[in-house]
Amino acid sequence: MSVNKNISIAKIQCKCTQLSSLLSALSHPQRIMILGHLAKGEKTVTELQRLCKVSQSQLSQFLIRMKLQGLVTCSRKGRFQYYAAKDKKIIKLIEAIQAIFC
Amino acid sequence: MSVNKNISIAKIQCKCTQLSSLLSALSHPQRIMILGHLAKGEKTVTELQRLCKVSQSQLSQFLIRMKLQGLVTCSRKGRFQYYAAKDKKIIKLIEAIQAIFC
DNA sequence: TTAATATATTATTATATTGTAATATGTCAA
DNA sequence: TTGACATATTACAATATAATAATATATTAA
Repeated sequence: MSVNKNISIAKIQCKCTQLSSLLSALSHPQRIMILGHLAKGEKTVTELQRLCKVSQSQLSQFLIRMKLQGLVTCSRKGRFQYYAAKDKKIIKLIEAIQAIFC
Repeated sequence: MSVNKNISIAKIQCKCTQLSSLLSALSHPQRIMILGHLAKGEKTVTELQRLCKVSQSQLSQFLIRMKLQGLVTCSRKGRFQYYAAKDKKIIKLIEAIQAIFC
């Protein structure tokens, strides 16, 4: 009983830690914008650069960070790197945020 | 036309900036947990301290930060300070996050 | 192979956030 | 008014993040 309660508290805390790093990875104006675009379909780094008006270096760093955090995936096709929202959950998240606040 | 487009891009960027500070204010395991509890109803600082296992000082700082960011409100009743989720939007946000990831 | 394009990496400085301890303030009951 | 409880503030060291410039790596076309 007390043990189960502790386990469930541990689980909740663990979830909150995961969630907070996920939200941190999204907590930047440009990264929100980037994910907003990727939620509509995959884009190359160059396309994102045009859409988001951000320096090449920073864009690359943002994308890599979001990839490490599990927000996006990428796959190279020829000389372009295509980035996309990682999965349905991520798309739902950004859409929910937009639906609530925009 | 080009003017309108620029205005709308400016609006989107502005929204993204607001959103990112809102998400930053939520981007901490304890703050997510705190808001999760507050979404179910107002609580005193002492109650939150028991629920979230966080030091008094840090809890106070977290709450004040979330208040400044517009995530929560507070009202003193006697010697207790009651905190609550600020509005429907905030409750929807935390509930959406929980629904998607928990 | 070379030039051009696309993307990633590194290094660095500036700024922000976290955690903690110590102290201060506000409110009530006795 | 004093003591006890509830909450806020301040100060500080440690760590994380942001922005920028410079350089490196990959891929393709010629």
